[in-house]
Amino acid sequence: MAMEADSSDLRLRRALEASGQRFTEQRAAVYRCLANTDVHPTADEVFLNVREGLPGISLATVYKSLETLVGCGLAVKLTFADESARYDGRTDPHHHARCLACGRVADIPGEIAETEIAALRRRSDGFTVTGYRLQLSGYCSTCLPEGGPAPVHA
Amino acid sequence: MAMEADSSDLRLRRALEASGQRFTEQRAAVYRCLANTDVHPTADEVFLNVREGLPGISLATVYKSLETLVGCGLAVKLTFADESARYDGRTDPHHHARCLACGRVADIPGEIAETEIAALRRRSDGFTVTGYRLQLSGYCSTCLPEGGPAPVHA
DNA sequence: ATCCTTGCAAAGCATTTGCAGTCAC
DNA sequence: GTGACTGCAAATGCTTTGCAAGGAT
Repeated sequence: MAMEADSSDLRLRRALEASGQRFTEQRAAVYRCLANTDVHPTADEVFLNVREGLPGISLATVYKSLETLVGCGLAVKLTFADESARYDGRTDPHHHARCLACGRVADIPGEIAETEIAALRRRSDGFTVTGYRLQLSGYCSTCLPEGGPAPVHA
Repeated sequence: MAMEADSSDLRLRRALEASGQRFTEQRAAVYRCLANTDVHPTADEVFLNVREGLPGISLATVYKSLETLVGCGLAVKLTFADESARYDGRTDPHHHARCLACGRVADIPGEIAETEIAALRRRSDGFTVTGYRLQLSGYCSTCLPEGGPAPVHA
């Protein structure tokens, strides 16, 4: 939604140049794929999607490109128990909510209140906190009927 | 620390019986290993540790036992990007802080304030939140000197 | 006696790697 | 022209599985 190829290509080009790496159509296609979706695809899903416009691309290249994007800060790698890694091209602060029934990952906007973070820092005796990640679990509206109650610390 | 074998064995026995499973020395050894440490070991680390007292145990059995414990609610499986799964035998509410330098995972006591969770629920349009998991990242006291600044959303 | 568990070895899967050819700069 | 990148295929490493023997209830 609402991100033309030109815009994401330019952002990618800048990020790559900043770290001495080259702009390639494979990397551009992978980044465009991430930037245009909110489904948090797996590497394989990115591969299948990108291959439609770039039939020759290999899965290994998709993996390498995703890792490059993560290195540039243009994507985040998400891991949930048992599943294969998923990638997120959004860079604004938000959390992730994973449906225990269908596995889909939804974005939840916002950050944890600064006071809360401060309290955590205070409790984290000796550990210097530089970042955090909050993963919610539960049931999406589609799956709610089937899902029963679940433990609080999923 | 401070948990005799008898105590953890009993707890395990009860949890297993409650779900119609059998108490075995392999499962007991695995659970004792988790209950007596705060290092959040990988399956392989549990295997190496348990093997000292139970030389015949196999890695596959350790994996199966860990999964059984998770199923009983006596352990939690933790996954961090790129690393193999780690297991946590603590059942009281707490968060995890992973050192970006050495990979160690420390426990941070406490929960997120209920008001904060409520705010998240409000924002999670259509999604029914049943649980959450907070992972902090940063540098432990041992590694701090080597670690530089890091992005806020690690 | 029943049928759940174990241990072994093999299989499975996601991800990574080595390398020759190709391409961006 | 040069060094980085790609595509292929093989390799890696964690985890799971099938099955016969062993063990808990």
